[in-house]
Amino acid sequence: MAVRNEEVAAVFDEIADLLEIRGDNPFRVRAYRNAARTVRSLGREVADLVAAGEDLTRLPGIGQDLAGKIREIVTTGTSATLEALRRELPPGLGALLRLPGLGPKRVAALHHELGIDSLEALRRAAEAGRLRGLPGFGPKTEARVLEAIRARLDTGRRFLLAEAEGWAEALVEHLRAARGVNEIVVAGSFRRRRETVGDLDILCTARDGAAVAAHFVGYERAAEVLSQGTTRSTIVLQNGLQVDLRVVEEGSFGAALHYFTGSKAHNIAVRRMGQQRGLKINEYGVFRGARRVAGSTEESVFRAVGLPWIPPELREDRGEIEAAQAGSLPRLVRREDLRGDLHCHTRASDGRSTLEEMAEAARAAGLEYLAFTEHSRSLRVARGLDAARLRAHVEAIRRLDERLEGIALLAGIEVEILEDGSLDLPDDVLAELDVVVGAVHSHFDLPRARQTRRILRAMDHPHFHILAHPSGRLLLQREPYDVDLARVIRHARERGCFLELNANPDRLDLDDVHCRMARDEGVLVAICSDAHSSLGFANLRYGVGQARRGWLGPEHVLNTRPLEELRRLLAGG
DNA sequence: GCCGTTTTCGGCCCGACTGTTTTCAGTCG
Repeated sequence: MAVRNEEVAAVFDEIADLLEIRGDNPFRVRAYRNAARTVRSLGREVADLVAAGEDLTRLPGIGQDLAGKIREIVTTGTSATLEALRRELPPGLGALLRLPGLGPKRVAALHHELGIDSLEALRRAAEAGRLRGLPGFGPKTEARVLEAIRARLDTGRRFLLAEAEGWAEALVEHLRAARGVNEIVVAGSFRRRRETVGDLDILCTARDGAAVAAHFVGYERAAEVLSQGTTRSTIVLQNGLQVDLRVVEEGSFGAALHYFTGSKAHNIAVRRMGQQRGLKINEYGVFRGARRVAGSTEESVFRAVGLPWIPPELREDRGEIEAAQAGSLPRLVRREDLRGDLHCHTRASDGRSTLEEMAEAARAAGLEYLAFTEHSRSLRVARGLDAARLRAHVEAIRRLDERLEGIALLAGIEVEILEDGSLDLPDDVLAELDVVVGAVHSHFDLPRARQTRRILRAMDHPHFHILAHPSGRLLLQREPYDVDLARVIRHARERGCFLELNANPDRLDLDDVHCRMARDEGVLVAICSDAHSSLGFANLRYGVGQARRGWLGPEHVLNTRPLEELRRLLAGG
């Protein structure tokens, strides 16, 4: 059975954890973490590269040694290096690293001095007051560790972008009331529009950092203050979301914004470029010796290392720096490039608004066309439509379309892809529709080969247009079903059909890596709201963020096309 | 362990805050 990228990356991460606890060369540790990141964002199965005999050392951060280990992991499922480390150190130690306040040195001390090898053993030792005697530990560290274990508050917990956005907006509002504050920007993974965020990084410019910090930690919905300083403070909100505030003076704004936007890997790459030019880059600016030569704007920081400004969504060290150097950064799709939406629901199935309310909301959102795509008969919980109800609904859509100005209404369906890959409605009724969106809502646990075959067969149907939420995942709730998306994407190209990027913030499916794969394969992506009420079109912006992370320009997106061109594309022209 | 417009060896991003210290290590981002 083929070994997945995630499994290869997990082996490298575990090696890195254990090496770190053992006190190994930190740069060696970083090499393993970089390799894990490279494999995760590869966009192709590394097992396929190995099978094709490709040269893995061409991948960034992969040299002879790690290439050999990748081949080993793909073949055997593990690595002799990892197995040796596991014999030396208990594998449960890795989990301890992810507790706040515990790093490799302290975890090593816990293991060597107290024989601790798991969260449970750590909890018992902390409750018995045995931590505070260790070098580097005191009563505060002990208490913090205990609380984190009890609250299961490991630092790995993440939040949906949309949830974080609500809290961020409220906090920005709170900070505006602080005296002497000028700029306020939410940076970090939030600004890079990652689908989930681990914390919020808020950047302010102000003269008096201490005063802003004092105002910040006094936020009424703060549950805890972790630190408070003149330039940096940290609180934990009532929902468990951690927020870091940084305060700098205006001349440092661009450098600080660049630095706090990240990603870490992108920043390291940019700082190295600075180093090569004899520059030091930190959050206060770009320095030649003691003299600041840039830093008031992000553009000035990039310019100092010979690069054009790079959009935040691309800053993952996945080739954006090379593209910027070559002058080939993509022009990324924007919300206003979307001319239509091809997936939404009304009260006819499981939506909460009427046809008319949805059409008017879409028009108000600046859309030129909207396809109604109710669920089909097999999806009972959503009151899916059979052929007769669908025909009546199509009639209603056509009538409203004649009556309503300023937006074109299309008749469609979100048809169930059944277990065998057939579609849930007869061909003749599908033939009457403008758009057929196919979706998997059942039998999530089929083995990979069958799940893939099922979806490929559905795409072979002559009336099939768009594959909805292609992986079926629900962020932080449900894993994707096991499907070979690379094959699905190649098949979409051969069949002339399209993949959806579902903009619901619980889905954001396709993910960024597969958006980029679709782009590289020449398959257009449809950014759709899947709105279930007239408020749902606001979600399109999350889809656009994900598309930008996947390097999509307007030319890579189906629903940036004018209606006539869309109709031609749907007709296979 | 990776990598190369100073290099195949000797580098590898940089600073803030806390707790436990008595001048700084560890952690974090």
